[in-house]
Amino acid sequence: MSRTERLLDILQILRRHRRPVSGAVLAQETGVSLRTLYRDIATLQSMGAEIDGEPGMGYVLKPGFLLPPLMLSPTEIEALALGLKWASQRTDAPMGEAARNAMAKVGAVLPPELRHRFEDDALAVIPRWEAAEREDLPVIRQALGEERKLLLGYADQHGARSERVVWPITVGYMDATQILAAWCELRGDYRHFRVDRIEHVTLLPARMPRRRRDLQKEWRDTILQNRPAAPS
Amino acid sequence: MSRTERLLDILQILRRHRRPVSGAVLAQETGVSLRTLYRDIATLQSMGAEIDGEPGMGYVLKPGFLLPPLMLSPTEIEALALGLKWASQRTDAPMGEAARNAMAKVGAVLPPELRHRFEDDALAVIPRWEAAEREDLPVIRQALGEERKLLLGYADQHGARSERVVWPITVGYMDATQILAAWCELRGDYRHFRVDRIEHVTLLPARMPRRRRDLQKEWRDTILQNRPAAPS
DNA sequence: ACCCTGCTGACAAAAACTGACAGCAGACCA
DNA sequence: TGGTCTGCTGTCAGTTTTTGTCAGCAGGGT
Repeated sequence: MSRTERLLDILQILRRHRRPVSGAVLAQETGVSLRTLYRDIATLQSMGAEIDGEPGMGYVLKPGFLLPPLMLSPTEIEALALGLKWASQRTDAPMGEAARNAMAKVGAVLPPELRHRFEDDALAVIPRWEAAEREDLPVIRQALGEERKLLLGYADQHGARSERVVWPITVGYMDATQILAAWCELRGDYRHFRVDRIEHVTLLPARMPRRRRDLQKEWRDTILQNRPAAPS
Repeated sequence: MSRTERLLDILQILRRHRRPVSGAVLAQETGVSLRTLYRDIATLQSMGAEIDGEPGMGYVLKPGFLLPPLMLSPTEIEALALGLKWASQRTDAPMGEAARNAMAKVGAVLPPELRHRFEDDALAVIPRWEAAEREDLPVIRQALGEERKLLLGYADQHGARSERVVWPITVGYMDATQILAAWCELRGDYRHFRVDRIEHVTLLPARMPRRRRDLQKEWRDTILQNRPAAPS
């Protein structure tokens, strides 16, 4: 048995007992002397294990697990970061707190170039309405960025085709469906367009008469008010 | 410098170079002999580091990071699990794949009692429209489960109060706002209600005249069609 | 063939770990 | 107060592991 295995054994023994365990019992179960056991405890504590021990009482391990060394690819680290960011933004306070703690622990051991990647805002959990991915999306994104109108060729559920001049607000997801939320000049109201039903898209030279940020705010408000509103 | 630190150093040196690095350079930079360097490489490889080395060429590290031992609480592990599950269900295939790989790696090193917790289905990522958390949500959930109508006391954005009899469809999130999507008898249409503006909620004995699943499908369709529709 | 490099085994020297022993200290109880 | 149970630390000889030196094999490129 290597020392590393023995350290993990000690943690497992502590985890198994609900009451304090004396050093003597731990030493006997791991087959080492008491002096070595004390050294092992000190090593585990220096590795971050929260083990409490007081004279006449024995050792108690705060619940936890020592995750051994793992080799992770950059993308796996990004997935970890993204997932933890998502979890930390839940309104479920204990879980969110735990996610933030886990993020801090992982972040503390990363080298600078990976830590930068870990904390990169571009990795922030995108709001519910997330970036879609489609071939003409560069054009849509350009319009979003430059706050210019778009001419859409659109086919609705029944195959009815129409042309719309719209002011794009955001592109995102609902479930697995990608949609464009926009102000539609034809309808004089906010509308959602499934990206996969957009047949073609043309960037128009005309700029949107209102800031996209303001439109987005109003759009969100109207969604939450259950009723579309005309732009003021 | 402990051996563990030296192993991590080697990885960082390899990560810093874009071309192969010879064993001699690594040995010199870490201050050990070439023979020891070879042993260290063998150790890192046995720990999962993907280091390629060929005669006359030098060593190349495939991108990755050796996450050193971390002490995580059970809740932190759950947060990790939840976040990775969320990431693995994204439609972004490379990220999802990475999340699944990371999950497999973490799961492989967990002891049985924690692995069970890690893989617990109750930790499954709830779909986009997730369970909200509010005191009267048990009543709302009961109505959802039993497909019964709800009487809502609601205050809108301007503080205007109203009473609505609704057929609840789902409860979930948009951004950080929790909303109830429902068919509203008062308006004869689908409506969204911010949960935090619901002043009170009463479970009615009457059952919804249509299945919630059908309503949900139609509600989604109307959202994506950009136009509310009356129930048929 | 020569050069550069990775790789492995053997073995003595160096370093780290272990157990036995001694002594200090805290908590609890009679 | 004394006794018991327990955690803690230092010292040192014995044990184990790691390291460096040396030798030799092998692959790739010129």
